[in-house]
Amino acid sequence: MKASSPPLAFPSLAEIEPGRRSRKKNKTRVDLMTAGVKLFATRGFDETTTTEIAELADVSQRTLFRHFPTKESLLYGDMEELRLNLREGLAARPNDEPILTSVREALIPPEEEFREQREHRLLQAQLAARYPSVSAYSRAVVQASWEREIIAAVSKRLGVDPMVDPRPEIIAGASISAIRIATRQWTASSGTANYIELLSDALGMIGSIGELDS
Amino acid sequence: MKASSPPLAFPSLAEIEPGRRSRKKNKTRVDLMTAGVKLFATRGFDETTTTEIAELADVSQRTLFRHFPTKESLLYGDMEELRLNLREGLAARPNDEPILTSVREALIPPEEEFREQREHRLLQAQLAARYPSVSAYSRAVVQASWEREIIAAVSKRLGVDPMVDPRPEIIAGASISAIRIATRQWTASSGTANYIELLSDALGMIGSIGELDS
DNA sequence: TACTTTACGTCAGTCGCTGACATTAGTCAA
DNA sequence: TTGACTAATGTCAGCGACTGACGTAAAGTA
Repeated sequence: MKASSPPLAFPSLAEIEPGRRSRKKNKTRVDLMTAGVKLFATRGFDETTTTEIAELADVSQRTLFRHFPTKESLLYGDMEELRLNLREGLAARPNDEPILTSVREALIPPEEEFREQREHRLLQAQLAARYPSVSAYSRAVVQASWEREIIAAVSKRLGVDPMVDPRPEIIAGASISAIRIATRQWTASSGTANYIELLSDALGMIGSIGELDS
Repeated sequence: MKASSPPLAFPSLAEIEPGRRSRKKNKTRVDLMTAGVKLFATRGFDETTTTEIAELADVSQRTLFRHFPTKESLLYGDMEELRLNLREGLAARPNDEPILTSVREALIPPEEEFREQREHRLLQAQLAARYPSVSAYSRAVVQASWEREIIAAVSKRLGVDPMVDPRPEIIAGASISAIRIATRQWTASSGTANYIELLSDALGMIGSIGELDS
Protein backbone atom coordinates (compact mmCIF):
# COMPACT_ATOMS: atom_id res chain seq x y z
CA MET A 1 0.00 0.00 0.00
CA LYS A 2 0.96 3.63 0.37
CA ALA A 3 1.85 3.96 -3.28
CA SER A 4 4.42 6.61 -4.09
CA SER A 5 2.71 9.48 -5.91
CA PRO A 6 -1.01 8.81 -6.38
CA PRO A 7 -2.91 6.61 -3.95
CA LEU A 8 -3.86 4.46 -6.94
CA ALA A 9 -6.97 3.26 -5.22
CA PHE A 10 -7.73 0.07 -7.10
CA PRO A 11 -11.33 -0.72 -6.42
CA SER A 12 -11.98 -4.31 -5.63
CA LEU A 13 -14.77 -5.79 -7.67
CA ALA A 14 -15.62 -8.28 -4.95
CA GLU A 15 -17.41 -6.73 -2.05
CA ILE A 16 -15.11 -5.93 0.79
CA GLU A 17 -17.05 -7.80 3.42
CA PRO A 18 -16.25 -6.88 6.97
CA GLY A 19 -13.64 -8.91 8.75
CA ARG A 20 -9.89 -9.10 8.79
CA ARG A 21 -9.75 -11.98 6.33
CA SER A 22 -11.53 -10.06 3.58
CA ARG A 23 -9.46 -6.98 4.21
CA LYS A 24 -6.23 -8.93 3.94
CA LYS A 25 -7.39 -10.59 0.76
CA ASN A 26 -8.20 -7.23 -0.73
CA LYS A 27 -4.81 -5.93 0.31
CA THR A 28 -2.93 -8.66 -1.51
CA ARG A 29 -5.07 -7.98 -4.56
CA VAL A 30 -4.21 -4.30 -4.48
CA ASP A 31 -0.57 -5.09 -3.79
CA LEU A 32 -0.44 -7.35 -6.82
CA MET A 33 -1.98 -4.77 -9.13
CA THR A 34 0.30 -2.06 -7.79
CA ALA A 35 3.35 -4.25 -8.25
CA GLY A 36 2.27 -5.21 -11.75
CA VAL A 37 1.61 -1.64 -12.80
CA LYS A 38 4.93 -0.47 -11.43
CA LEU A 39 6.90 -3.16 -13.24
CA PHE A 40 4.90 -2.84 -16.46
CA ALA A 41 5.51 0.90 -16.48
CA THR A 42 9.22 0.68 -15.85
CA ARG A 43 10.32 -2.49 -17.58
CA GLY A 44 7.54 -3.21 -20.07
CA PHE A 45 4.83 -5.83 -20.20
CA ASP A 46 6.53 -8.75 -21.92
CA GLU A 47 9.72 -7.97 -20.06
CA THR A 48 8.02 -8.55 -16.72
CA THR A 49 7.35 -12.07 -15.43
CA THR A 50 4.48 -12.99 -13.16
CA THR A 51 7.00 -14.38 -10.70
CA GLU A 52 8.66 -10.97 -10.42
CA ILE A 53 5.30 -9.32 -9.82
CA ALA A 54 4.46 -11.84 -7.14
CA GLU A 55 7.81 -11.33 -5.46
CA LEU A 56 7.42 -7.55 -5.45
CA ALA A 57 3.98 -8.01 -3.90
CA ASP A 58 5.55 -10.47 -1.47
CA VAL A 59 3.30 -13.38 -2.32
CA SER A 60 3.79 -16.60 -4.25
CA GLN A 61 3.16 -16.81 -7.97
CA ARG A 62 0.38 -19.27 -7.25
CA THR A 63 -1.40 -16.65 -5.19
CA LEU A 64 -1.15 -14.18 -8.05
CA PHE A 65 -3.06 -16.57 -10.26
CA ARG A 66 -5.64 -17.12 -7.57
CA HIS A 67 -6.47 -13.43 -7.73
CA PHE A 68 -6.05 -12.81 -11.45
CA PRO A 69 -6.82 -15.25 -14.24
CA THR A 70 -4.21 -13.83 -16.61
CA LYS A 71 -1.19 -11.56 -16.58
CA GLU A 72 -3.11 -9.00 -18.60
CA SER A 73 -5.92 -8.83 -16.07
CA LEU A 74 -3.45 -7.32 -13.61
CA LEU A 75 -3.42 -4.25 -15.81
CA TYR A 76 -7.17 -4.17 -16.38
CA GLY A 77 -8.30 -5.43 -13.01
CA ASP A 78 -10.34 -2.33 -12.34
CA MET A 79 -12.42 -2.73 -15.47
CA GLU A 80 -15.07 -4.90 -13.95
CA GLU A 81 -16.21 -2.02 -11.80
CA LEU A 82 -16.15 0.29 -14.80
CA ARG A 83 -18.38 -2.14 -16.65
CA LEU A 84 -20.91 -2.09 -13.85
CA ASN A 85 -20.77 1.69 -13.83
CA LEU A 86 -21.58 1.61 -17.52
CA ARG A 87 -24.49 -0.72 -16.91
CA GLU A 88 -25.92 1.53 -14.24
CA GLY A 89 -25.27 4.63 -16.31
CA LEU A 90 -27.17 3.15 -19.23
CA ALA A 91 -30.05 2.05 -17.04
CA ALA A 92 -30.27 5.48 -15.46
CA ARG A 93 -30.94 7.21 -18.78
CA PRO A 94 -34.52 8.37 -19.38
CA ASN A 95 -36.53 6.19 -21.71
CA ASP A 96 -37.64 9.05 -23.92
CA GLU A 97 -34.08 10.18 -24.61
CA PRO A 98 -32.71 9.46 -28.10
CA ILE A 99 -30.83 6.20 -27.84
CA LEU A 100 -27.56 7.49 -29.25
CA THR A 101 -27.63 10.29 -26.72
CA SER A 102 -28.15 7.79 -23.93
CA VAL A 103 -25.22 5.71 -25.05
CA ARG A 104 -23.01 8.72 -25.49
CA GLU A 105 -23.78 10.18 -22.10
CA ALA A 106 -23.31 6.85 -20.39
CA LEU A 107 -19.91 6.35 -22.03
CA ILE A 108 -18.47 9.73 -21.11
CA PRO A 109 -16.89 9.45 -17.68
CA PRO A 110 -17.41 12.18 -15.06
CA GLU A 111 -14.52 14.60 -15.07
CA GLU A 112 -13.52 13.71 -11.54
CA GLU A 113 -13.51 10.00 -12.16
CA PHE A 114 -11.41 10.49 -15.25
CA ARG A 115 -8.93 12.68 -13.44
CA GLU A 116 -8.42 10.01 -10.80
CA GLN A 117 -7.83 7.28 -13.33
CA ARG A 118 -6.00 9.37 -15.88
CA GLU A 119 -2.51 8.05 -15.36
CA HIS A 120 -3.64 4.47 -15.20
CA ARG A 121 -5.68 4.77 -18.39
CA LEU A 122 -2.74 6.33 -20.15
CA LEU A 123 -0.49 3.46 -19.11
CA GLN A 124 -3.05 0.94 -20.30
CA ALA A 125 -3.33 2.66 -23.67
CA GLN A 126 0.42 2.98 -24.07
CA LEU A 127 1.00 -0.66 -23.24
CA ALA A 128 -1.82 -1.70 -25.56
CA ALA A 129 -0.15 0.27 -28.34
CA ARG A 130 3.18 -1.46 -27.73
CA TYR A 131 2.26 -5.03 -26.81
CA PRO A 132 -0.05 -7.16 -28.96
CA SER A 133 -1.12 -9.36 -26.08
CA VAL A 134 -2.27 -6.31 -24.13
CA SER A 135 -4.11 -4.94 -27.14
CA ALA A 136 -5.76 -8.32 -27.69
CA TYR A 137 -6.90 -8.47 -24.09
CA SER A 138 -8.26 -4.95 -24.25
CA ARG A 139 -10.25 -5.70 -27.37
CA ALA A 140 -11.37 -9.22 -26.68
CA VAL A 141 -12.10 -8.96 -22.97
CA VAL A 142 -12.59 -5.37 -21.88
CA GLN A 143 -14.11 -3.78 -24.96
CA ALA A 144 -16.18 -6.86 -25.72
CA SER A 145 -17.71 -6.70 -22.26
CA TRP A 146 -18.64 -3.06 -22.81
CA GLU A 147 -20.18 -4.01 -26.10
CA ARG A 148 -22.38 -6.57 -24.41
CA GLU A 149 -23.61 -3.98 -21.95
CA ILE A 150 -24.46 -1.56 -24.73
CA ILE A 151 -26.16 -4.25 -26.76
CA ALA A 152 -28.26 -5.27 -23.78
CA ALA A 153 -29.29 -1.72 -22.99
CA VAL A 154 -30.01 -0.67 -26.56
CA SER A 155 -31.99 -3.78 -27.44
CA LYS A 156 -34.02 -3.39 -24.28
CA ARG A 157 -34.73 0.24 -25.08
CA LEU A 158 -35.67 -0.51 -28.66
CA GLY A 159 -37.69 -3.50 -27.57
CA VAL A 160 -35.96 -5.82 -30.02
CA ASP A 161 -34.13 -9.13 -29.85
CA PRO A 162 -30.40 -8.47 -30.38
CA MET A 163 -30.10 -11.81 -32.14
CA VAL A 164 -32.66 -10.69 -34.71
CA ASP A 165 -32.16 -6.94 -35.06
CA PRO A 166 -28.55 -6.06 -35.93
CA ARG A 167 -28.87 -2.44 -34.84
CA PRO A 168 -27.96 -2.82 -31.16
CA GLU A 169 -24.72 -4.56 -32.06
CA ILE A 170 -23.94 -2.00 -34.75
CA ILE A 171 -24.49 0.87 -32.34
CA ALA A 172 -22.31 -0.89 -29.78
CA GLY A 173 -19.55 -1.50 -32.31
CA ALA A 174 -19.61 2.09 -33.51
CA SER A 175 -19.52 3.34 -29.93
CA ILE A 176 -16.56 1.19 -28.97
CA SER A 177 -14.79 2.34 -32.11
CA ALA A 178 -15.37 5.91 -31.04
CA ILE A 179 -13.75 5.09 -27.71
CA ARG A 180 -10.82 3.48 -29.50
CA ILE A 181 -10.12 6.38 -31.81
CA ALA A 182 -10.52 8.94 -29.04
CA THR A 183 -8.15 6.94 -26.87
CA ARG A 184 -5.67 6.65 -29.71
CA GLN A 185 -5.80 10.40 -30.33
CA TRP A 186 -5.37 11.06 -26.64
CA THR A 187 -2.50 8.60 -26.35
CA ALA A 188 -0.79 10.07 -29.40
CA SER A 189 -0.77 13.39 -27.60
CA SER A 190 0.77 11.67 -24.56
CA GLY A 191 -2.29 12.62 -22.58
CA THR A 192 -2.04 16.34 -23.22
CA ALA A 193 -5.21 16.53 -25.31
CA ASN A 194 -8.62 16.76 -23.72
CA TYR A 195 -9.79 13.17 -23.69
CA ILE A 196 -13.38 13.84 -22.72
CA GLU A 197 -13.70 16.33 -25.54
CA LEU A 198 -12.18 13.90 -28.04
CA LEU A 199 -14.47 11.13 -26.86
CA SER A 200 -17.53 13.34 -26.90
CA ASP A 201 -16.77 14.48 -30.44
CA ALA A 202 -16.20 10.96 -31.69
CA LEU A 203 -19.37 9.63 -30.11
CA GLY A 204 -21.28 12.57 -31.50
CA MET A 205 -20.40 11.55 -35.02
CA ILE A 206 -22.06 8.17 -34.83
CA GLY A 207 -25.46 9.54 -35.68
CA SER A 208 -24.22 11.36 -38.72
CA ILE A 209 -22.40 8.67 -40.63
CA GLY A 210 -25.59 7.90 -42.51
CA GLU A 211 -25.37 11.37 -44.03
CA LEU A 212 -22.18 10.38 -45.81
CA ASP A 213 -24.24 8.65 -48.45
CA SER A 214 -23.91 11.53 -50.85
CA MET B 1 -3.81 -34.41 -48.15
CA LYS B 2 -6.77 -35.74 -50.02
CA ALA B 3 -9.24 -34.36 -47.53
CA SER B 4 -12.36 -36.42 -47.07
CA SER B 5 -15.28 -34.42 -48.46
CA PRO B 6 -14.20 -31.03 -49.82
CA PRO B 7 -10.72 -30.46 -51.24
CA LEU B 8 -10.31 -27.72 -48.62
CA ALA B 9 -7.96 -25.79 -50.82
CA PHE B 10 -6.10 -23.61 -48.36
CA PRO B 11 -4.62 -20.79 -50.31
CA SER B 12 -1.07 -20.00 -49.45
CA LEU B 13 -0.47 -16.35 -48.82
CA ALA B 14 3.14 -16.61 -49.88
CA GLU B 15 3.58 -16.88 -53.58
CA ILE B 16 4.03 -20.45 -54.71
CA GLU B 17 7.22 -19.91 -56.60
CA PRO B 18 8.16 -22.60 -59.06
CA GLY B 19 10.42 -25.36 -57.86
CA ARG B 20 10.05 -28.48 -55.78
CA ARG B 21 11.27 -26.78 -52.62
CA SER B 22 8.52 -24.18 -52.63
CA ARG B 23 5.92 -26.78 -53.47
CA LYS B 24 6.98 -28.97 -50.59
CA LYS B 25 6.95 -26.04 -48.22
CA ASN B 26 3.47 -25.16 -49.30
CA LYS B 27 2.42 -28.77 -48.89
CA THR B 28 3.55 -28.92 -45.27
CA ARG B 29 1.70 -25.68 -44.66
CA VAL B 30 -1.48 -27.12 -46.09
CA ASP B 31 -0.93 -30.39 -44.26
CA LEU B 32 -0.58 -28.53 -40.98
CA MET B 33 -3.75 -26.54 -41.49
CA THR B 34 -5.66 -29.62 -42.54
CA ALA B 35 -4.41 -31.56 -39.54
CA GLY B 36 -5.27 -28.69 -37.22
CA VAL B 37 -8.75 -28.25 -38.62
CA LYS B 38 -9.46 -31.95 -38.39
CA LEU B 39 -8.35 -32.19 -34.77
CA PHE B 40 -10.02 -28.93 -33.77
CA ALA B 41 -13.28 -30.12 -35.30
CA THR B 42 -13.25 -33.53 -33.67
CA ARG B 43 -11.58 -32.97 -30.32
CA GLY B 44 -11.92 -29.26 -29.73
CA PHE B 45 -9.42 -26.41 -29.75
CA ASP B 46 -8.05 -26.43 -26.21
CA GLU B 47 -8.17 -30.21 -26.21
CA THR B 48 -5.73 -30.38 -29.12
CA THR B 49 -2.01 -29.81 -28.60
CA THR B 50 0.30 -28.37 -31.19
CA THR B 51 2.42 -31.50 -30.90
CA GLU B 52 -0.52 -33.66 -31.91
CA ILE B 53 -1.19 -31.46 -34.91
CA ALA B 54 2.44 -31.66 -35.95
CA GLU B 55 2.44 -35.44 -35.59
CA LEU B 56 -0.71 -35.79 -37.67
CA ALA B 57 0.91 -33.63 -40.33
CA ASP B 58 4.06 -35.74 -39.95
CA VAL B 59 6.38 -32.87 -39.10
CA SER B 60 8.05 -31.72 -35.92
CA GLN B 61 6.39 -29.25 -33.60
CA ARG B 62 9.20 -26.82 -34.34
CA THR B 63 8.28 -26.87 -38.00
CA LEU B 64 4.68 -26.06 -37.12
CA PHE B 65 5.80 -22.88 -35.41
CA ARG B 66 8.00 -22.00 -38.35
CA HIS B 67 4.89 -21.89 -40.53
CA PHE B 68 2.39 -20.45 -38.04
CA PRO B 69 3.13 -17.93 -35.30
CA THR B 70 0.36 -19.17 -33.01
CA LYS B 71 -1.91 -22.14 -32.56
CA GLU B 72 -4.90 -19.98 -33.46
CA SER B 73 -3.38 -18.94 -36.76
CA LEU B 74 -3.70 -22.55 -37.91
CA LEU B 75 -7.44 -22.00 -37.90
CA TYR B 76 -7.32 -18.57 -39.51
CA GLY B 77 -4.38 -19.09 -41.82
CA ASP B 78 -6.38 -18.27 -44.89
CA MET B 79 -7.38 -14.88 -43.60
CA GLU B 80 -4.43 -13.00 -44.96
CA GLU B 81 -5.61 -13.65 -48.48
CA LEU B 82 -9.11 -12.59 -47.53
CA ARG B 83 -7.74 -9.33 -46.19
CA LEU B 84 -5.99 -8.62 -49.46
CA ASN B 85 -9.22 -9.43 -51.29
CA LEU B 86 -10.95 -6.86 -49.13
CA ARG B 87 -8.29 -4.28 -49.90
CA GLU B 88 -8.64 -4.83 -53.62
CA GLY B 89 -12.40 -4.89 -53.39
CA LEU B 90 -12.42 -1.56 -51.63
CA ALA B 91 -9.99 -0.03 -54.10
CA ALA B 92 -12.06 -1.26 -57.03
CA ARG B 93 -15.16 0.66 -55.97
CA PRO B 94 -16.00 3.78 -57.99
CA ASN B 95 -15.11 7.04 -56.32
CA ASP B 96 -18.52 8.58 -56.80
CA GLU B 97 -20.28 5.72 -55.04
CA PRO B 98 -21.66 6.44 -51.56
CA ILE B 99 -18.99 5.33 -49.12
CA LEU B 100 -21.24 3.04 -47.09
CA THR B 101 -22.28 1.31 -50.28
CA SER B 102 -18.66 0.80 -51.23
CA VAL B 103 -17.84 -0.73 -47.89
CA ARG B 104 -20.91 -2.94 -47.95
CA GLU B 105 -20.28 -4.27 -51.42
CA ALA B 106 -16.63 -4.92 -50.68
CA LEU B 107 -17.48 -6.86 -47.53
CA ILE B 108 -20.05 -9.14 -49.10
CA PRO B 109 -18.26 -12.18 -50.51
CA PRO B 110 -19.14 -13.56 -53.94
CA GLU B 111 -21.59 -16.45 -53.65
CA GLU B 112 -19.12 -18.91 -55.12
CA GLU B 113 -16.28 -17.92 -52.82
CA PHE B 114 -18.58 -18.22 -49.84
CA ARG B 115 -19.82 -21.62 -50.90
CA GLU B 116 -16.27 -22.92 -51.11
CA GLN B 117 -15.33 -21.63 -47.69
CA ARG B 118 -18.66 -22.25 -46.03
CA GLU B 119 -17.72 -25.23 -43.89
CA HIS B 120 -14.47 -23.72 -42.80
CA ARG B 121 -16.10 -20.44 -41.82
CA LEU B 122 -18.72 -22.29 -39.85
CA LEU B 123 -16.04 -24.19 -37.96
CA GLN B 124 -14.19 -20.97 -37.21
CA ALA B 125 -17.35 -19.35 -35.90
CA GLN B 126 -18.31 -22.36 -33.81
CA LEU B 127 -14.87 -22.61 -32.25
CA ALA B 128 -14.83 -18.87 -31.62
CA ALA B 129 -18.14 -19.23 -29.81
CA ARG B 130 -16.80 -22.02 -27.63
CA TYR B 131 -13.18 -21.05 -26.94
CA PRO B 132 -12.19 -17.62 -25.60
CA SER B 133 -8.71 -17.79 -27.06
CA VAL B 134 -10.13 -18.36 -30.53
CA SER B 135 -12.61 -15.53 -30.10
CA ALA B 136 -9.82 -13.27 -28.89
CA TYR B 137 -7.70 -14.09 -31.91
CA SER B 138 -10.59 -13.50 -34.27
CA ARG B 139 -11.32 -10.11 -32.78
CA ALA B 140 -7.82 -8.88 -32.06
CA VAL B 141 -6.04 -10.18 -35.13
CA VAL B 142 -8.45 -10.97 -37.94
CA GLN B 143 -11.18 -8.42 -37.41
CA ALA B 144 -8.70 -5.74 -36.40
CA SER B 145 -6.86 -6.22 -39.68
CA TRP B 146 -10.10 -5.83 -41.61
CA GLU B 147 -10.82 -2.68 -39.65
CA ARG B 148 -7.50 -1.20 -40.67
CA GLU B 149 -8.25 -1.88 -44.33
CA ILE B 150 -11.64 -0.20 -44.06
CA ILE B 151 -10.20 2.75 -42.19
CA ALA B 152 -7.52 3.21 -44.83
CA ALA B 153 -9.98 3.03 -47.70
CA VAL B 154 -12.63 5.26 -46.13
CA SER B 155 -10.20 7.92 -44.99
CA LYS B 156 -8.65 7.99 -48.42
CA ARG B 157 -12.05 8.33 -50.07
CA LEU B 158 -13.15 11.07 -47.69
CA GLY B 159 -9.80 12.76 -47.98
CA VAL B 160 -9.33 12.95 -44.23
CA ASP B 161 -6.67 11.92 -41.74
CA PRO B 162 -7.97 8.91 -39.76
CA MET B 163 -6.11 10.14 -36.70
CA VAL B 164 -8.06 13.40 -36.82
CA ASP B 165 -11.46 12.49 -38.21
CA PRO B 166 -13.13 9.71 -36.18
CA ARG B 167 -15.59 8.77 -38.93
CA PRO B 168 -13.45 6.21 -40.79
CA GLU B 169 -12.87 4.25 -37.60
CA ILE B 170 -16.53 4.49 -36.64
CA ILE B 171 -17.63 3.22 -40.02
CA ALA B 172 -15.10 0.40 -39.78
CA GLY B 173 -16.24 -0.55 -36.31
CA ALA B 174 -19.89 -0.54 -37.31
CA SER B 175 -19.10 -2.66 -40.35
CA ILE B 176 -17.16 -5.26 -38.39
CA SER B 177 -19.99 -5.36 -35.88
CA ALA B 178 -22.38 -6.07 -38.73
CA ILE B 179 -20.17 -8.97 -39.77
CA ARG B 180 -20.10 -10.24 -36.21
CA ILE B 181 -23.85 -10.18 -35.70
CA ALA B 182 -24.51 -11.73 -39.11
CA THR B 183 -22.00 -14.46 -38.35
CA ARG B 184 -23.56 -15.05 -34.96
CA GLN B 185 -27.03 -15.31 -36.48
CA TRP B 186 -25.73 -17.66 -39.13
CA THR B 187 -23.87 -19.79 -36.60
CA ALA B 188 -26.92 -19.95 -34.34
CA SER B 189 -28.80 -21.50 -37.24
CA SER B 190 -25.98 -24.01 -37.68
CA GLY B 191 -25.35 -22.61 -41.11
CA THR B 192 -28.87 -23.17 -42.42
CA ALA B 193 -29.70 -19.48 -42.71
CA ASN B 194 -28.63 -17.43 -45.71
CA TYR B 195 -25.42 -15.80 -44.53
CA ILE B 196 -25.04 -13.40 -47.40
CA GLU B 197 -28.56 -12.14 -46.88
CA LEU B 198 -27.99 -11.73 -43.15
CA LEU B 199 -24.74 -9.88 -43.76
CA SER B 200 -26.24 -7.68 -46.43
CA ASP B 201 -29.13 -6.75 -44.17
CA ALA B 202 -26.89 -5.95 -41.24
CA LEU B 203 -24.53 -3.83 -43.33
CA GLY B 204 -27.50 -2.06 -44.84
CA MET B 205 -28.59 -0.83 -41.43
CA ILE B 206 -25.40 1.09 -40.74
CA GLY B 207 -26.57 4.13 -42.61
CA SER B 208 -29.86 4.30 -40.77
CA ILE B 209 -28.80 4.21 -37.15
CA GLY B 210 -28.73 7.99 -37.11
CA GLU B 211 -32.48 7.93 -37.70
CA LEU B 212 -32.97 6.31 -34.33
CA ASP B 213 -32.66 9.69 -32.68
CA SER B 214 -36.39 10.05 -32.25
C1' DT C 1 -11.56 -24.32 23.45
C1' DA C 2 -12.48 -27.14 19.58
C1' DC C 3 -14.02 -27.20 14.92
C1' DT C 4 -14.52 -25.37 10.32
C1' DT C 5 -13.33 -22.39 6.67
C1' DT C 6 -10.35 -19.91 3.64
C1' DA C 7 -6.33 -17.71 1.84
C1' DC C 8 -1.78 -18.94 0.94
C1' DG C 9 2.75 -21.70 0.05
C1' DT C 10 5.02 -25.46 -2.11
C1' DC C 11 5.74 -28.60 -5.68
C1' DA C 12 5.32 -30.71 -9.84
C1' DG C 13 3.51 -30.67 -14.20
C1' DT C 14 1.39 -29.20 -18.95
C1' DC C 15 1.60 -26.56 -22.97
C1' DG C 16 2.52 -22.74 -26.14
C1' DC C 17 6.44 -20.95 -28.05
C1' DT C 18 11.67 -19.89 -29.04
C1' DG C 19 16.85 -19.97 -29.72
C1' DA C 20 20.77 -22.72 -31.12
C1' DC C 21 22.73 -26.05 -33.74
C1' DA C 22 22.99 -30.07 -36.66
C1' DT C 23 21.15 -32.41 -40.82
C1' DT C 24 18.90 -33.28 -44.93
C1' DA C 25 17.39 -32.10 -49.42
C1' DG C 26 16.59 -28.80 -53.29
C1' DT C 27 19.12 -25.55 -56.34
C1' DC C 28 22.43 -24.05 -59.36
C1' DA C 29 26.74 -23.43 -61.47
C1' DA C 30 31.01 -25.54 -63.15
C1' DT D 1 27.62 -35.47 -62.84
C1' DT D 2 29.70 -33.24 -59.25
C1' DG D 3 30.34 -30.01 -55.76
C1' DA D 4 29.13 -25.95 -53.29
C1' DC D 5 25.38 -23.07 -51.48
C1' DT D 6 21.05 -22.48 -49.33
C1' DA D 7 16.61 -23.21 -47.51
C1' DA D 8 13.56 -26.33 -44.85
C1' DT D 9 13.40 -29.41 -41.25
C1' DG D 10 14.71 -32.19 -36.94
C1' DT D 11 16.53 -32.30 -32.32
C1' DC D 12 17.15 -30.50 -27.94
C1' DA D 13 17.00 -27.59 -24.28
C1' DG D 14 14.72 -23.94 -22.14
C1' DC D 15 11.42 -20.01 -20.74
C1' DG D 16 7.15 -18.48 -18.96
C1' DA D 17 2.11 -18.47 -18.34
C1' DC D 18 -0.99 -21.18 -16.02
C1' DT D 19 -3.05 -25.35 -13.17
C1' DG D 20 -4.00 -29.35 -9.99
C1' DA D 21 -2.93 -31.47 -5.61
C1' DC D 22 -1.78 -31.21 -1.09
C1' DG D 23 -0.40 -29.27 3.20
C1' DT D 24 -0.44 -25.27 6.59
C1' DA D 25 -1.71 -21.48 9.24
C1' DA D 26 -4.64 -17.82 10.25
C1' DA D 27 -9.39 -16.17 10.64
C1' DG D 28 -14.08 -17.00 11.66
C1' DT D 29 -17.54 -19.71 14.45
C1' DA D 30 -19.98 -22.60 17.86
